[in-house]
Amino acid sequence: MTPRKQELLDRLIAYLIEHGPADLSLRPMAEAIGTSARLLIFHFHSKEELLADVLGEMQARLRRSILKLQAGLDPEGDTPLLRVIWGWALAKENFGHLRLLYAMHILAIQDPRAHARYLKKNAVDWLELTMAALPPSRRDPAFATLLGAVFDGLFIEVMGTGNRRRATRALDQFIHMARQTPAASGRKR
Amino acid sequence: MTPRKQELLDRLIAYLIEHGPADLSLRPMAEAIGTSARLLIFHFHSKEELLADVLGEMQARLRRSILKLQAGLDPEGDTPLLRVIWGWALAKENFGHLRLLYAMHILAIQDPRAHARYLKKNAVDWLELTMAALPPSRRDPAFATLLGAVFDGLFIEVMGTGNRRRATRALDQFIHMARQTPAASGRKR
DNA sequence: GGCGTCATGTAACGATCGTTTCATGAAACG
DNA sequence: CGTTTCATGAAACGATCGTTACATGACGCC
Repeated sequence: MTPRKQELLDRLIAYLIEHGPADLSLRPMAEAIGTSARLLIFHFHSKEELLADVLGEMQARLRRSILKLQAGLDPEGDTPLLRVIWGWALAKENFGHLRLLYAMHILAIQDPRAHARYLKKNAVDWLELTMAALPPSRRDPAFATLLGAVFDGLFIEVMGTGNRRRATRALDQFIHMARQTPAASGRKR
Repeated sequence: MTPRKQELLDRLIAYLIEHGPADLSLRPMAEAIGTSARLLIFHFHSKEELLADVLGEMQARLRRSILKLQAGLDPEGDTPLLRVIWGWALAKENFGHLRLLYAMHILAIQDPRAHARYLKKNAVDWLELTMAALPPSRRDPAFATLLGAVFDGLFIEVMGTGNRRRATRALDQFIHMARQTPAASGRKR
């Protein structure tokens, strides 16, 4: 990864966050970030590889952000990590980043054959990360899946409606429910 | 809506369900359903209008299916509507339909200005439908939002990973949690 | 039996797509 | 200084896009 390529990558991500993945034609992208389609192909070899690089870099950044939030979590406070991440996700400077990631994820799902490896790795990664963040009494794949789904679903709701308040209330209600229900119905299946 | 147009619409939906919204170019679509791009434009006036018609028809069908499930729900049984809809959504003959709807919804989100009216109407419709299906003690926008988000998030998880079993366990766990937590934390905010 | 409306085929338009070819400037290195 | 490597520009390639112009059947109506 040459410095020039890294710089182009940074600018590409900023552009895509602002414009969304609707128009990812090389020429408009290139012009917007002050270069040319010729250069994008030169540095990334193909459009597909370019998008893969963008996706990879964005996920790496997201992961770093999440780990930072986790590390900075007050161990005495009663604000769960899920709630902290939610606040982070709704912040202006992060919302676009996450929105683009969700959009590209859904787009990848449309072509399962082309992106099968990415989808699998991504899913496993997040499940493991979620599991690791859970207290041992709750460390159950189904519950971890539920956590992720609640987050995903509510974020998509906010993307579609913009109604942050109602989604946040829904999340708080979920957290309340989770606290009232001690463990996975008492027995492991 | 002429009969010919309706027939084309049916075939379009079947085609899109099978092929996903990845390639919605007129010519391949037209050829696959035994017509021509010329005819699609003739009947639907433009590609944009065609997609809007497809989306509208698919949503109408989904709504009819949901209402039918709701009507056929055993009032004495303890299987909640959410669980019944989940089973319906995972059935082979319905999964593709729902997957396409989710994909097109996410695509619409990318262009909020172009699809603002649709997004708003859709969100309101589903919230109202969910609220109406809820027992009065639970008829709270936040809880209805949470229900929708859990469903959306788990369905997207299944689309991405194919792991129906884990997602279904997660849903069951959610239902269990909801039953253990009587009302919206006891007080309205 | 003329006549308008619906349906359809052929062919083309201009635009844009990802990518390639060819050429050159700049800069680093021996 | 010569050579090699990196970076870039201009222009074009063939393909495909949504859409349109034009012509032609098919068919019901008066």
